[in-house]
Parts: sequence; structure tokens; C-alpha cells
Amino acid sequence: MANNYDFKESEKKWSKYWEEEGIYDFDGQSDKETYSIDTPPPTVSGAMHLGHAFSYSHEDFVARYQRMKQKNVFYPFGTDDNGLPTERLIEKLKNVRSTEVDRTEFVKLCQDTVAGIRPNFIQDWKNIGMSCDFNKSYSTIDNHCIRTSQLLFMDLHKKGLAYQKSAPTMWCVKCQTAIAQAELEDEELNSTFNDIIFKVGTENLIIATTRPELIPACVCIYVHPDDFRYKQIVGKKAKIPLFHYEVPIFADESVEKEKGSGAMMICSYGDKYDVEAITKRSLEPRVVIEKNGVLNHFAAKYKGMNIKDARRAILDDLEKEKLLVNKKPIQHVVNVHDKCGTEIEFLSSKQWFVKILENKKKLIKSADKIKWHPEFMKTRYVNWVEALEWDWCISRQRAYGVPFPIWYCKKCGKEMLADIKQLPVFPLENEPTKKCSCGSDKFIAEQDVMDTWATSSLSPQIVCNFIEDEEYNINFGKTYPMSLRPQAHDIIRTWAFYTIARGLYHHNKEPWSNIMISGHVLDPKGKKMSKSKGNVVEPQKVIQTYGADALRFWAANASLGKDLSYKEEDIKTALRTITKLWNASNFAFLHLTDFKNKKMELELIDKGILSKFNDIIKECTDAFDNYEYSKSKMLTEIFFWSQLCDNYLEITKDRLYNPDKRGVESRKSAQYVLYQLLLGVTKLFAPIMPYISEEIYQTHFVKSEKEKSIHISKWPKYDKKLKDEIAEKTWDKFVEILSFVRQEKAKNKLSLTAEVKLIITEEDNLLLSECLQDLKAVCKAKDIDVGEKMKVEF
RNA sequence: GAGCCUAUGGCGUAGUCUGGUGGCGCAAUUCGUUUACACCGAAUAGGUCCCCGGUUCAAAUCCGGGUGGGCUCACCA
Repeated sequence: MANNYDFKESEKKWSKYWEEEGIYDFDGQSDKETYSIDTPPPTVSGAMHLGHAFSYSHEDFVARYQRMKQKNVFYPFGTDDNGLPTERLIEKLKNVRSTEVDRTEFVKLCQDTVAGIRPNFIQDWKNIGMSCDFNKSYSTIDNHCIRTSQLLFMDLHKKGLAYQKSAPTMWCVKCQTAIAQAELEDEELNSTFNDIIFKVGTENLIIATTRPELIPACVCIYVHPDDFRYKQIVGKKAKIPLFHYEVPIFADESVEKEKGSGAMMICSYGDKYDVEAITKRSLEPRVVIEKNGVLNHFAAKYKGMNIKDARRAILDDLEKEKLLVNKKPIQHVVNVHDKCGTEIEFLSSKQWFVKILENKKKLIKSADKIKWHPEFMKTRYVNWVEALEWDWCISRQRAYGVPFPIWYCKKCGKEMLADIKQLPVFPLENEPTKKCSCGSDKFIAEQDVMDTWATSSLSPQIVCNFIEDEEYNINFGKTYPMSLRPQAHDIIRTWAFYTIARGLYHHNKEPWSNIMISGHVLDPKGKKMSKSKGNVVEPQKVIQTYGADALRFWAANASLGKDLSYKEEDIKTALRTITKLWNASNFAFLHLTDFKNKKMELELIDKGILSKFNDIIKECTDAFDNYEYSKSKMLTEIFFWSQLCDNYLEITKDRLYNPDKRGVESRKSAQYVLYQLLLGVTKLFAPIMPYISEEIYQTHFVKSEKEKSIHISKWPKYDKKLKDEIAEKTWDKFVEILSFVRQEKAKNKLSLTAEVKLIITEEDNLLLSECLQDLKAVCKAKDIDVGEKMKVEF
């Protein structure tokens, strides 16, 4: 016996078994308590990365625990595969630009490509042992999702929470679309701070700027009202260099005197500040940058140049005309688009928004009605909401996404929403079902699509089947609000926030009762993993080499919200535990062939360890109830190694091997406890390491236990009746003496099998009177005598 | 500039809420290879628990103030 555990074979075998037997299928008819999980739909891309493996493991620990607690676990799986991220993926894979090909063709290319890569992509999640019900999987661009998303957009519209507005908004000139505040990222860039001469009459007015290309967009000059340098020019006009037109000079409290020259140009639009200033003073904007990042007629001779070229050309000309008095290199942080790293611009355009700002208070209050694990992550959410300055822009000027279910009347311009029966609707291809109230039946379709968050923020409504799709077969009332949202912390401001908003807006209810937030994976030195640094570890390779259980065991080292360094050593340690568990159970079952699982009177020392293990069960259960899987794993691990393997297995060997000498009853007692402990430990490990635990369960336990998989078996239960203080005291003393003997042998460089004479105290002798034979055997003691103090003689 | 998190043997971490001799893993050293396991066992050494102050009989733990690291947001003239 003692075949090595072959994780590759085992993982393949049990994955297949679970799928065939429908172990993780959600039973919509069951009256067991439902535990529903709002699994993050990963963005379809090349492959699962280690960060995914990490955080998805965490949620799967919880899912498996809840399932063993006999809850009816609703655990669907989806992929996010529309919108800009998908377009960018397809552009890269197929070497096309969405703006340069026909829209219909491009959409088809996206659909086909994604459909092709999705199965392999999902396979990675199956390979790490996710216990999702993969029958209940969705794609954020499938008809069910489009219908849900469109229906709920119409709901927002009806409630006045979605509105369209022409205004300067954040814009990416590379992706050529509006973006939302949450999609901004900081990037530190090198730039130059240029001191440029404007003229006020014949006087020079120095203005410092990092963006000379916006000089033709300048609509006024701001100075501080208390700034003595500029008091006399307020109310006058300044002449714009190179472009030869004049703008007014205003005094405004918001100006920082110490910054730059203390005088600033207000342009349409350099940043949020400009937007506010121009709105406040009702100035006529001169928007110089077009949607594609090219300068227009306002830029006169620089028309047609892109931002960077124009910047260079304008600086050159300023220099030639001696209007550039100083150039200072600086490093400053700018907002860039998170998808492509391009600096964002502010352009005026018509966009769809979801109202957020007027509901900030409510949205913050919602956070208190959800249990955050860990608690401090709530603060991040609250900080973000408090700091929000824009409503949520959900329209994107892109091709691949959920279309807005709306047309505009050609004659009167009025909005015409789709009929619910029409959904999913594609306004570019479909027509409204009725005429406009003005009598016209000519319409212009909305061209824009929704941002992908506008749909993924509805993941609870999607999976719980709010729209009541028949083929989906889920009862919304039974599954919503959901029990748990698992996710990583980087998307609190997007996914968590938007989902809470949608829950509130559509159902006046928080979408889940718990949210668990995972940390990030770092490289062995504690640095972020990134392709450019070359420190990326691929989970596929880890699984290949060490198995999914080992990877999960490693992932369980980090408690929620904590970052974890990847160290190969730690994965190896995991593998050791797996092997140990396998060997220990094989050894135990060598001696359990004649075992009958029947309650019986136990030896004192057996009662002792059983009582101790009972406490471990309680602690693990409490830990898991609080989403502290790492604590449960640690407790189980320590008990398994140092109590069960190092001590109990050694102690019972004499009884197991020599029933003729020690008596059948003492062997039976050991058998009983061995069985309970091993089954218990295997179950406690099961959520963390689903494969090895299933392998052990199927190999040894399935004959005597009822359930067809450990993963639907009952989580061990704390049993008050097992608590036995005296037995525990006996066990502790026994182990203490055993350690002492081992220590003495090590000091004297003797083998652990060396025979000794053991002397123990009268008191200990009394306490251990029932287990002296065990003590004698495991210490390899010829005799045990009573003396003044504990001693070992050779 | 603001908020949050964090600081524990060489490395990684538990313990902090609820004050009472700081535990575990890796690495190191020594010994042992015993009838599950060398993917092993036993033992040893190694810690002013970031600093300063306070509360207390007692502080890694509570309080105040610093310092270092990380994350997030803001700063964009």
C-alpha cells in the first residue's frame, strides 16, 4: 500500500465526478436555507492570473463551508465580456481598430472571438476547484443580461434616476469615449512648466502652464483678488500670444497665489477646475481638442495636429517669438484612463448619467446595513462616495456593449423607450413598436452602448433572475438579496459601489448582507506583480506542478483583506500537508479494516484528545462563520500535525498492533477515536483542499458515511457532551512526559527507539494510572517507576 | 495634503477586539532513520514584540505622540 497521492489524477477524477453527480447544482425547490453568492464575473482575457486564483479560492472556501453547513448554496458563475475591455482584447488579438472597421462586423468579430476563448478561460476556474454551479453561468453580453440591463435602465429612466445631458465630461481621446470618475487612474508623468508671456496693454503678464496646446482654448485669466501684483489688471483684457485674441481678466478667490505666477489661464477644458470656472462665469467655450485628440480650427495654424505635436509646435513658436521666458521640468500626477493609460481630456458631449450625487447620504448609509469582512474596507467605500464629484456616466461611444433601449423622434426629438416585450432590443436594427406622441413614426436610434459596469452592477439581478427568464429557472424572491458578495479591494469604488446603488435604486434594498474583500498577491519581495516587471507567476503552472489543493492551501494563509506574497516554499509546505494527510489516513485505515462505527466506552486518553478536538471544531466553526477561513485552516493544521500525527498516532500504535496483549477493547477505543479524528480533520480541511479531502473520503469513509461526496457531508458539530476536563488534563500530562522523554533521548543522542527507564512523580502516576501501558509503549520504557521528580534513565 | 491599513527571531505570519510566562511555518544547527510518511521524526538555538511617553500590580495587547512601509483619494493653472 501507501501509493503516493497523485494529485493530477485525483483532480481530474473528482472534478468529473462532481460535475456528473451535480454536487454543486443549486436546488431551486429545496426548503433548506439558501446561501447565495454574487460571484465576480471575471473579464474575459487571456487567462486567469494568480490574483484571481487567490481571491476566488477565498470565496470558494466560504461556499464549501456553507454547503457543508447544509445550506442550499446558490453559486453561479459568469464572465464579463462586453464593453471596452473586450473591445481592446479583440483589437489586440485580431489586430484591428474598432473605429476603422464596420460596426456590425466588429461586433460579430467580438462575439465570435469571445465565444471561442470563453470555455478555455472558464476552465481555469474549474481547475482551481471552484464549486460553482457552472450550469448557471452567464455572460454579460448574452440575451438574458442584455434584457436585464435594458429593463433596469428603463426602470432608472422611469424613476428619473437616469438622464441625458450635454456637458463637459471626462473623455479618452484614444478610446474615443466618455468615461466615468471611477475609471481614472493616477500616473506620475514628466512634464515642463512653461512661463509664457501674455500681454495686457503693453505690460507683460506671465502665465505658467504645463499645457501650452490649450492656449487657443483660453477663455479668460484668473488672478487672486488680494494679489497686489495683479490688482490693477483685473477687469482689463489680456491678449493671447500667437493667437491674437483677447480674453477678460477676473479675480477669483479660488486661485492660489503661490502657484506658478499666481495668474492662470482658464481653458476649455484643461481640467475640472476649468469646467467649473467657465460654467460659473457663463463664458463661451473654445473647445480646441476634438474627440479623436486632434486640434480644430480654434488652433489656427496648428489645426489637425494631435495634442503632443501641437504642444511641441506651439512651444517652438513661443520660443521664436520670445514669449517663452522659462521652461522648468517637473514631475506631476495626472489622471489617465485606466484601460489605456491615456491622459484624459474634458470635452463637451451628450451623455447618459445615473444620478449619484443627490443620493450620497443614502448610499453611505447602505454601507452600514452590510457586514463588511474585514470591517475597515467599509471606510474605503465611504471615503469614495463622500469624495465623488460627478454623477455616473454610463454611455460609451463604442461599438460592443449593451445598447441603450432608446430612440429619439426625428420630428420632435422626444425620447422613445423600447417596449418591454421587445427586449433584448438593438435600436440600430429594430424600430419602436409605436408612434411618437407627436404622430411621427420616424426615429433616430441611440448609437451609444452602456459601459460594462452598467451591466455588471446588476450581477445580483442577473443571476437571481429578476427578469424571470423561463430557461433560467431561478426564483428572484428566494435568492435576492444575496448572502455574499466576494471581491477584491480594487473594485470597491466600481463594482461594489455601483451594485449597491442599483440595489437601492431598483429595490430599495442592499443587494447582499455580507461582503468579503480579498487582498492582492505580491511577489516574494512584497512588490506588485506586473508583466513589465517580469515577476508574474502563472497559476496554471503552479497547478501543474503542485496541484490546485496546494495553491488553495497557500491562498488560505492570508486572512481577508490582507495581501500575500507568493513564495514557492509555501506551496511546497502545502504539498507536504497534503501528502501527510494522505499517509496518515492510509496508515489509520490499515488498522480500521475491522472497524465498526459504534459508540462505546473510551479510554481516558482517547476521551482527552477527542475533547480537545471538539474545541477545535468549535473554534473553526466560529472562525468560518466570521469568514476567517485562514484561522480555521491554521487551527486544523496545527491540530493535525502536532496532536494527531506526532502524538496520537504514535501513542495508539501499541494498542492497534498488539490487541492480543493490550486487549480488544482498547484497540476498539483507539479505532473509534482515530476514525472520528481523521474524518473530522478531513472535513475541516475540505473547504480549503477539496481534492485530497474527497480522495480520502471516497477511499476510506464513503462506505460508512452516507453522503456521496465529502462536500455535501455535514460540517463537524461541536458536542457539549464530549467535553471532559479530566481527560484533557490527562492527555496534556501524557504529552508533556512524552516530550520530556524525547528531549532526553535527543540530548543523549539516542534513537527514539532506545529503551529507557522512566521515573515519574507520584502525582503524575495517579493521573496517568489508566494509561501507563500506552506511556510505557510509546516511550519505549522498560519500566515506569515513581520518584521525586520526572527522570529518564538509560 | 487627507483617509485607511501595517510594523512581532534571518524571512513569512498568529496573538492585539477581551492586558496575565509571545505561538506557528520556512530557513539554520544537532541527533535519529522507529512496524504511515525522508514529501520523515525528535530536539536546539535565535525576539529591547518600530520609537517615546501614559494608564495598570501587570502592556506586543489599552491610551497619547512620533517614525518607517503599503494602499486609496486629492493635488494637474
